[in-house]
Amino acid sequence: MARYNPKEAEPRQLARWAAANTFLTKADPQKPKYYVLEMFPYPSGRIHMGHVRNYAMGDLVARFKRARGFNVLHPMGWDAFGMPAENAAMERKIHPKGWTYDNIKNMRGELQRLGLSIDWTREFATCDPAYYGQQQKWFLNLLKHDLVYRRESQVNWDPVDMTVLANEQVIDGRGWRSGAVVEKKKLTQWFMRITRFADDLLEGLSTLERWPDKVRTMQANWIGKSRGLKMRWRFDGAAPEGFADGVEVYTTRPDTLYGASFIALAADHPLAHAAAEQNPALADFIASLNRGGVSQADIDTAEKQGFDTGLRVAHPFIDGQTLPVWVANFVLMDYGTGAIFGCPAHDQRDLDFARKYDLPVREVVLPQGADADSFTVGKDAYTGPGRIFRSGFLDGLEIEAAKDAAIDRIESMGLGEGATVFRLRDWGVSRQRDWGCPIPVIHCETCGVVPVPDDQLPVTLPEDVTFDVPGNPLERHPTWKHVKCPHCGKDARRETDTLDTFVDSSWYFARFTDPTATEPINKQAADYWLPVDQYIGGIEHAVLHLLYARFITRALNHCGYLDVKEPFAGLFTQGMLTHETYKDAKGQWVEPGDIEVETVDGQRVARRLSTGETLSIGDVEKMSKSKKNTVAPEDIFDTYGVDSARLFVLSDSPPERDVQWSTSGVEGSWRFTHRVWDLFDSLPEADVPCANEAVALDLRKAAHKAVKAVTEGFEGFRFNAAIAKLYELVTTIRTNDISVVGSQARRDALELLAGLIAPVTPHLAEECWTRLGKDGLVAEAPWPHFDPALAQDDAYIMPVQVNGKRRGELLIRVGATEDEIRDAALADEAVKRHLDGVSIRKIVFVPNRILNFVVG
RNA sequence: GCCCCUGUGGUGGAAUUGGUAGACGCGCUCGACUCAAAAUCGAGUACCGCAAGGUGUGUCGGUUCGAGUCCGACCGGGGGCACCA
Repeated sequence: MARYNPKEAEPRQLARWAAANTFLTKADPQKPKYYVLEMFPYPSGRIHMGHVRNYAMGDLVARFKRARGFNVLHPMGWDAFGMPAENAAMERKIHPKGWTYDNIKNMRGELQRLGLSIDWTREFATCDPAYYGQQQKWFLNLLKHDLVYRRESQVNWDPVDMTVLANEQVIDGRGWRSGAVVEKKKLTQWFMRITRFADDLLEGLSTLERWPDKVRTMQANWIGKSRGLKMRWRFDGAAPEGFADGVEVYTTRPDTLYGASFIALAADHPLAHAAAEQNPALADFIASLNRGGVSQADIDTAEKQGFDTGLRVAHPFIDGQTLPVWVANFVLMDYGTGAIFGCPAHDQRDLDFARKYDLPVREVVLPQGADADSFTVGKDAYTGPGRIFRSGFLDGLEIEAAKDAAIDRIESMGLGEGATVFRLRDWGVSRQRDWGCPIPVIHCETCGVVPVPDDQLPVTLPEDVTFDVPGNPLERHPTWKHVKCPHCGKDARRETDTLDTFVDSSWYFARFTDPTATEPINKQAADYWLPVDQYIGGIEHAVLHLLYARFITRALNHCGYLDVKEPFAGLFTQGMLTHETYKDAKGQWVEPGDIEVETVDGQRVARRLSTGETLSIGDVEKMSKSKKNTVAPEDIFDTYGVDSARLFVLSDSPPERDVQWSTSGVEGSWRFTHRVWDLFDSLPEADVPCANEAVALDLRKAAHKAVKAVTEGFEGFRFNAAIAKLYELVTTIRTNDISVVGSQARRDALELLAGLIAPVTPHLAEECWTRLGKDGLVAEAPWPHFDPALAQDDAYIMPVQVNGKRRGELLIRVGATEDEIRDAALADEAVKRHLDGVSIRKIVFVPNRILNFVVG
């Protein structure tokens, strides 16, 4: 008997899998395929516990499906472009490339140590020219299909770092890195036309049955489809130059047109600019709005501000009534038409604005039960249901009917049409950065934007760039951007913007199907493998990454690269890893590695090992470096072995929920691995006749029931519940076996157990498999199957209720009739007591479940 | 403000469709082994009660023979979106 030694066993099994090429995958149309993918990691340098959980889950699914007879694709790669590499380059005066590939090498080793059933021959990094070169190819194809375009747009510009910032990188109006006040700047940027697929991306959500509802809802909200009316308001008097048709507004409430009391324009609206040309005060007002902060806090607290342009428009339905045209800070240029009509009585923002500037408030929707003569709004706009009144031809209609009627009337007057508007905007993909995929075009003064010819791809990044000054190193590079126009041969300029790294991660799953293809996608391979059957990753990607990937898949489909439109048939969003936090007397965070927690008089007390001081125990929070509540996977692997770590992150909580890391928890998993090994290690070499057939049958039944339960649990992503069944089976084999040790029944139960634990603790499972005398690998063995007859009990306990209260229980043999069960219940002492002196009005009998006497 | 999720012992959580609430793990208590400790093994562990019995899944109400599960209102926790017309 030897204690299980993961340090010895784990490398041994890794070597066996590698030698047997167990996880190499080939397309095989004869076999059903299953594509399991976990969101690929950013090569930050080290793996963390979150990775361990993510990849342990994917590996469980991959190994389980492989055993179930599927041809499984389970690849791994690196989302390797991005800012952290540039920051490291800046700090260490090195090139991002070296830093990134060093990190990949290190993290690959750590992931391989985890024993993941990955086909490493398919590995790539998005910063490999072989990958991003293919990305450039399809990018140009999208350009040809008008799915990529350039336009001027307003961006958050950091004047110190000389770069565009995403909205979430602007904090209190300042750049998150430089602290400089962010400017609004117009810049010509590259965009992807995601809005062309807005409707399709929304519709497609309903086909994604194996996605969490939460994610589908979030995407639907993000796409934000609304139906309404685009209509033009004619000017009263002379129209400003270029606005002869009037000003176009978008509304979802055409039913409230009779309540309109003003028009409001966004500060950047062309009409606002036109009006400002004649009006210096208005020009000042617009300029002041552009200086305002852009942070969420600023927007939340900003007071409504407006400026009357002096222009007036005519109401389409009310002869002789005119409305003033204002410029207002709460109107957004990039939603709808950048102009609205204000109906203060039924929109809170309009009401706030109207009260401040003393504009009329006209109620036109009457809530049920309100009095038409006296109904008025005060500080709160009325946005609920009701009937339209004071509204001419709309009077008496419900809101929805009134919307239709108003749209019909505006359309017949030739002033507008019903319209669908999306919140979704086109995707700005330009980044003024070095460490990203170069946008493969050349700007020529004569020929304009010229795609880089196919035979000159990939456009690779120069390696002699410097990061000692802010701004885009590609822009500063002495020679890189100076090229000849491929069209006319004159001096031209290479595009120095690189692509948003979200582009890189929007098609990698397709590239994995044949990572060496000479075209972006090997269609035959993609047709076989796609869509991904099970995608696993964090909820934080619910919108951006998952929406971009769905869009790019449609775009690639549109250009003929792919047959599928949806990349991920099944999505699972796993929870995060959390840990208790600890602080010393000075309020400094303390790492868990230096802490021992004990229970003293029922109170948990944390003590710092290095100094002995007592620490305060804080909340359980997401593992993060800043709170120092992380644990290093490598340390855990060294202490408990990889299998214990994998087991714990899967066993303690449902996979979609956060799991709290604890030393005592992983020790429980560690104990389990030893208990399992002891069962196998103590098995006699030769079979011994069974001493007790009844006990042996019980053992067989327990094993087959466990196979059934674990199979269902793995299938349904209830890993924690399935693992609990494994614990039960192990306990059963350990405790009920005295008379069957060495028997075939026990050997059979252990063989089933080895198969069941293989997806969770694969190294241990192989050790056990070998100990059973099996020649091959459990990783290549078919999934344990159960005999339904054995997985079923032949007797069960049925509770007996009187008036719904449990009063007794009966041991019932399978196949007993209702009459037999009822008679047995009536003979039961405890039941009899409660039926004494009352009459039975009704008997509720649910086979295998319950017997309930209803008495009166 | 709008939308979504969630609330079960000391604790993480079980309870496929309404049918024995608390599986399994952690912690704790007691015991075995040990000079002792650790490790390991065994027993116990929702609450009240000596017991019979009673009470219990955030609160209040409803549907039902029967509710953790379904419905309504409220309270707490978490997440997403947000001057989106």
